[in-house]
Amino acid sequence: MTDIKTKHYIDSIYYDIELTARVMKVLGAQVFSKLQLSLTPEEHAALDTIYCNPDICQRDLAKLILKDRANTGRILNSLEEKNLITRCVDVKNNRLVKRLAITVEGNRQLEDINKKIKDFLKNISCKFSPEETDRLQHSLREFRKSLKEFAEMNI
Amino acid sequence: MTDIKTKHYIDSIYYDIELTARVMKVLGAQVFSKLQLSLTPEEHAALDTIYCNPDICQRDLAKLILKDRANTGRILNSLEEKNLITRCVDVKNNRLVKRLAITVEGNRQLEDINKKIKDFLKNISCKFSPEETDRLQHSLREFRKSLKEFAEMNI
DNA sequence: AAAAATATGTTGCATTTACAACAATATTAT
DNA sequence: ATAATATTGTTGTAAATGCAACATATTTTT
Repeated sequence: MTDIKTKHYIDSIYYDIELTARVMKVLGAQVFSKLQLSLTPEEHAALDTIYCNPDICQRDLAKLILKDRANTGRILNSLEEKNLITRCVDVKNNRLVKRLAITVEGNRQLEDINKKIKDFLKNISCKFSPEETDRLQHSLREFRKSLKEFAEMNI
Repeated sequence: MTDIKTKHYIDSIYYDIELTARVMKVLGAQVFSKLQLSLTPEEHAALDTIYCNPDICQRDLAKLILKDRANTGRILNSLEEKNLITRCVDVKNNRLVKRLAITVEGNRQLEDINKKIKDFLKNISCKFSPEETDRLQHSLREFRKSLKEFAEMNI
């Protein structure tokens, strides 16, 4: 059997990133399930991002939460049905957009959820220090920057 | 509007890892599409992992390629239909398992694909040096290790 | 010895997600 | 001015994925 002188899938950085993303996703789902939160992780990500970017339009939100427009629209349908956000038709660059705003109830629930998550994580001793986490985050951003050159990401 | 003194979704390491995974996945799909390879990225990951772990059983493969058993079984159906692998019923710890083996044709196609990928990546100047990549990989593994303590991953 | 739990793989179903096409509108090019 | 292109959001459809249940067989418990 001839040897293939290439890094194999399992040994690649691709694999480590996917695996880490997977672990974090499972972990996040476990936290949301254990705390019996009223939102899915996706809904929370959308709501939290709207909170940080008031009056953002749907397409820009889609780019931020890493979903396509269709998917984002459906997540927003759910948040709207729960009366946590409102969609307000407006004009941006002379184009019709739907600007997103959090309702009073949405704000209340978001603060409640974020507090619960914060408290929960506080009680977990993570061997990874905040400084190490910062370094890893920075490294990931640099890595992405080096990739973006030859990848056309169009969301 | 009261301020929530928590890292928000967009600022979290969770987000950076998800985003990086997303970018890599899109990039991988683009490479596979541009090179017109005969396998999907998932099929390639499975085949390459079987190559590295001869006679692995389905469940162990599932853990390695980060899919559940059902999904893994379906990917293997496809590889088997293309005559790239064989499934051989065997006994491991007194239990029936299906051991996976690559066919001659599977070996040929895998080498061909891996060579094409290697050549393609060689011609891309990545600002991230191999040393930096190694450091990032190591860091990700440490990070995962620190998470694994309070996450029950059961695949 | 019988019952309960475990391991492995498959099937069915529901959910998530993406992609393509469309609608409506505005901008740009010819 | 008309046509082509671009922007934003929605709908429809297909694919990927996971989860629960099942089948089969084995080990462990009682």
